Amino acid sequence: MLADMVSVSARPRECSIARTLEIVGEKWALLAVREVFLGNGRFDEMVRRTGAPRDTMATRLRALVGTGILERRQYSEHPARFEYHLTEAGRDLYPVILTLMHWGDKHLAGPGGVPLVLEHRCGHRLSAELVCQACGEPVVAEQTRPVRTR
Amino acid sequence: MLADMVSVSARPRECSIARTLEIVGEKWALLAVREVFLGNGRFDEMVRRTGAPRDTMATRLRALVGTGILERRQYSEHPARFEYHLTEAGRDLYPVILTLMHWGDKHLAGPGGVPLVLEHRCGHRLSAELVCQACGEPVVAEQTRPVRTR
DNA sequence: CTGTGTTAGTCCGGAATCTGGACTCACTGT
DNA sequence: ACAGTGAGTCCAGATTCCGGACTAACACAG
Repeated sequence: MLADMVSVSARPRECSIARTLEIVGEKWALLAVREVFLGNGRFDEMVRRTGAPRDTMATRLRALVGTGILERRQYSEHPARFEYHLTEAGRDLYPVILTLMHWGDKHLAGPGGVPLVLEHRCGHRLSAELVCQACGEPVVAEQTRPVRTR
Repeated sequence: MLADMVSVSARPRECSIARTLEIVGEKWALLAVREVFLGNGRFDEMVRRTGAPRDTMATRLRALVGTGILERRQYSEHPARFEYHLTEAGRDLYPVILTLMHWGDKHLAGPGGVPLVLEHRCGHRLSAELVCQACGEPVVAEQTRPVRTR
């Protein structure tokens, strides 16, 4: 009868981070998405450029289509051929991909510099930064705090 | 003898995203980091609030310490007790965590609204956005392109 | 000093997943 | 007729994951 009291605050948080990771929190899933961002929507090419086992890639792609991040479109009728495209939700993952890349560039760059440079349409080399929409200041952990709701 | 020609462009990309995911590209690892950001550095608490198997959490924490994302500090001598803290590199993961959370808030919010609201020190509810450091414009995938280096 | 808690793990065995490689099927282009 | 491509599937062995039980070392209550 005490079980409930004991388990108060004992269960995992409800959390958007956890929920998101449930869907894309796996190397091959995110690398598949990276490939599509880079313009590679074909199965074989994705396997080649990511290094994922074909089997695993097939499974991940099915899941990503299932959760509405990718869309599988036929681009050739007779030899039936397909290509994966980003949905709206998929495109929204760009910031995730970029922040991961940024972290890797900073903390894991090899001797040859960063592996991939992106250019923004403004003409500069892209270096993206997370800012508060309200005040425009860069966001750092120490300057935010959780708000109690319930 | 043709093997080399055939394999040209056939190997996985070198990529900061892939490298980063090699380290934090796993649910429990990132959720452990989330907990530390939220001020929870104790093992038991982390297990409780993430829902990870204790075993797995122990393994992840070892790895995160090994790669320099967390630091294990003793906070009590006699009953030897430890707490995990973020290193500089760990703190740099904040944007990754935030963009994941933002995506989840937008695409997976339940009926009760988003599970966790953060407040920026500017007083507003935090809604973070990725902008180009050069021009200040929000970054969208279509407005960036890879630059050929090698 | 006995019993109950707390913290930080470890140990275990079965279940689920991952992996690389071979294989398929339906074409196409030479 | 033969090699090639694209999109997978199948397989068996290796690896990881998972939940639950267990340990050790103390603190505090009664």
